[in-house]
Amino acid sequence: MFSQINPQLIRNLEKLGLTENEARTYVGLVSLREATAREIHELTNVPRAKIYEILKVLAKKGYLEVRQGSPTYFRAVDPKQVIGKIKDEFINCAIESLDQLNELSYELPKTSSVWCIQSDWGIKNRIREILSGVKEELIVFSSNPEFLKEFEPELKNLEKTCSLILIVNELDRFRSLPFEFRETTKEFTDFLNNIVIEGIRYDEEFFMIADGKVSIGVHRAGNKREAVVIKLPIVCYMQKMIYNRVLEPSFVKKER
Amino acid sequence: MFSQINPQLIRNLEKLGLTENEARTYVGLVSLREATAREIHELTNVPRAKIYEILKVLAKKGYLEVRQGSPTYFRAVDPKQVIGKIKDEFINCAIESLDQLNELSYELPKTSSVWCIQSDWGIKNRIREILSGVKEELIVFSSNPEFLKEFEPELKNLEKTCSLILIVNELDRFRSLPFEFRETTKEFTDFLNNIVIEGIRYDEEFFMIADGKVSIGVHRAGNKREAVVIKLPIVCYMQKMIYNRVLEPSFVKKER
DNA sequence: ACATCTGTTACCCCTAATGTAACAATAAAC
DNA sequence: GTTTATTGTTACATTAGGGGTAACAGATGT
Repeated sequence: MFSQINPQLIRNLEKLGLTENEARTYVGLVSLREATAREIHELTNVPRAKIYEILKVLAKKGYLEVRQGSPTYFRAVDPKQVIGKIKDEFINCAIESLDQLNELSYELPKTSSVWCIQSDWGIKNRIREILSGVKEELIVFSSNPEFLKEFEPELKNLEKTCSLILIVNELDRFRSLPFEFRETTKEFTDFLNNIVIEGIRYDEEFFMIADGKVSIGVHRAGNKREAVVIKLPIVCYMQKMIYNRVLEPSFVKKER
Repeated sequence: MFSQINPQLIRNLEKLGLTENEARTYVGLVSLREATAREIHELTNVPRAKIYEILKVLAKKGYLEVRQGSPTYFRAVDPKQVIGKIKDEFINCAIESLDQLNELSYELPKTSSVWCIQSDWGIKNRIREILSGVKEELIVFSSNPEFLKEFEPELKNLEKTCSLILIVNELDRFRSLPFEFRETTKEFTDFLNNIVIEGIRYDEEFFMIADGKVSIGVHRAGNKREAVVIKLPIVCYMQKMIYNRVLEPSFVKKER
């Protein structure tokens, strides 16, 4: 019978530190419960010549048990134990690393300047960091409900302690979120949607000014998302002025 | 200034999935807080030609932020965030793997037979598994207090629910443990300490029979520790007979 | 006596990671 | 404005680890 091996499982085990052949061998042995080298080889297609060395390594790591003989039989240790061990070792390693990194007398750098963030995770991470530092006033613009929704809890909290201004381009698309929004004019929306610099179109997805000191803008350039953090007070001041203009009565439609 | 980089930290970060150069670069940047490619290169000795590609990769992963310019500046993201992310991803991967392994209709194999365990961790793991299944009677022999101590909590529990017989070779060395021990004769100790098969000396460190059904013996062969699990009832019966003989009045010294 | 199977060894191949050297583009210095 | 140094890029050499194949001695079974 062809008990096909789940390739996703193999890739996961590789991420946990096993080689491909080690992963295939262990998975094969878990499937078979108890088997000879040949049986594992036939199920997993790991070259028979390689199996023996791999089985030795796995046995030495404690992932399987051995019954000597001709042929020698092998038995997989309960995955819960094996994965648990791998996890524990990894966590210890992570904790140790963090301690050592912190020993480098690291402080959150408070350099007033401009930074560009290229990863989605990094962007959201930084937004949360900024949100956690807001004291008095937060101005947020968003053209993407899904993106904004990610920060719903943080924003809900800030609503209580500071002046929170949420600006969106289309009220309808944000109905599902429990906030009071202000809508920009089509004029402004079109302006944001058609920023083209050197042939590349920039879609502004999100923008935020915290206490008039820190701003972060998230946009798509081509098909990559990118964020720019600006901590220069002057720039933030200017940005705030622009958004204030957007909020002028003649420029804004209040919720109907 | 020669802020020497902690090689242990680099190795740890490698275990967390970074390459050596990625690790050096990130650590360098954490040390410098904010730096150009050249500065990182000078601190870490990562070839300058390589730095740029590596910095791109790290930025894409969200581990650092970028300020474009000439030269371009880089800034490390807080290690707590970075390590935290790596950890989360790993844990998710571990959980997923475990689920998938369990889907292979795996059951704890209850094969009556003989297995050999080569890793310390695997040995202790298996002993715990056996201890957790004891119903009525447990016979334990140990010549190594440290090793026995590892199972103190489990044994203390079993003491209440079943007949627990602990045999040691030298009472004095086990005084620190809160159990009532029986001591074997010197005759028997000598016998255990001088088992030589094909030039290799076997030191029996630990032995255990659970409910007369499962036995596990831990010994040192050469300088490697090894354990043998035997689930054949007949063998266990014989082993039990031997240990019972060791406990006969004429053969045993009761605690003085 | 023969065929089969087990466990081992010796190779080759490929890829990822690293290291080195050289070069164009840019910025700085004179 | 010309020269010099720096930045960022590209191409190539080297290495180590993992993977695949072939062949073999020894054990097992018919």
